Amino acid sequence: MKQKFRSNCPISSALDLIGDKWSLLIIRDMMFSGKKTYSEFSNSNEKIATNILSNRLTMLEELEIINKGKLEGNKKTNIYSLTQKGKELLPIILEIAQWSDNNLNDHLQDGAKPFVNKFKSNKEGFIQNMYARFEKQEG
Amino acid sequence: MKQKFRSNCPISSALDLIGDKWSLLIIRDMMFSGKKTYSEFSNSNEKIATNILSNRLTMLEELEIINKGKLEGNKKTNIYSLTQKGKELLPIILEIAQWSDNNLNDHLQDGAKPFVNKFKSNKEGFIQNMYARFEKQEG
DNA sequence: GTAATAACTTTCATAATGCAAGTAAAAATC
DNA sequence: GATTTTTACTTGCATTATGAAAGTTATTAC
Repeated sequence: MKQKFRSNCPISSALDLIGDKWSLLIIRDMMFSGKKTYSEFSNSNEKIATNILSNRLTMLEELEIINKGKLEGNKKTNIYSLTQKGKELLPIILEIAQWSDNNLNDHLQDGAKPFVNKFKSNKEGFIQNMYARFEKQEG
Repeated sequence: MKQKFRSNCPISSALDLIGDKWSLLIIRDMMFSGKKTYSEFSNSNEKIATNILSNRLTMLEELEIINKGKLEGNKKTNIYSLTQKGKELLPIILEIAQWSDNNLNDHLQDGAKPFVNKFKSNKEGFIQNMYARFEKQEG
């Protein structure tokens, strides 16, 4: 696992790992759309290129942000799941969404509002709910 | 103007704007180190290249995340400051720092802990304090 | 007047991304 | 059992972004 950290700063170190335009979108799709296979990720709204998707899945697995597994009786489809490290990206993603909701009104259509409204009034409750749901999905 | 946004998603839209390895570090330095000039940003721990710094300052200004101004009697030094839109990136940055604190223990030395400890127990209070401090700086 | 400083810009090499097409194994269909 | 489809990639190549270093211009300090 070759990790090139620019400094000892916790902010720059996180950006060294997930500071790109695609990694958090894969995590988003796992969290909120229940996506777990390569082809599901490949069909995202933002049209990620397959080589980039492949590269990011490999990196996220190396970083232990996601796991790669199989289902019994299926040797073909890879099932990706969030590790604890990956699940804990949720608060970051929610803050990003809320910032956009507050500051990108010129661009975001009303379709984006309902998502943010789900947690805006009770963020901590929403997070705990999501964590519980993550557990259920595994069990 | 080039197509800036990949989709209507608030998460991907934010990443379209600040989803790179440098933008948030400039904001970090403005928030926590009181940096406000080109040369101050240029001296960061992470050694940003001057062409990238120039590019990011221009972009952040175009996005109205920062303002560019001068001090009276000085035609040379540019003074950069955070807009409201920029200040509101604080919660994102704090969540990123906390994620690193929780999940990058192998890499982060103890030097990174004190920063996170400042807000870990009372994040909302810390944020409000910082917002108040931002106001004071503007005078 | 000369030197130093601040804020860039330019050049060029390297790395990352994007697009299209191709591949291989497994699974589904006929 | 053979053929088609699906899944998960890989490869090649053009474009774009980044990184390192040196150069430029205006301003300020000495």
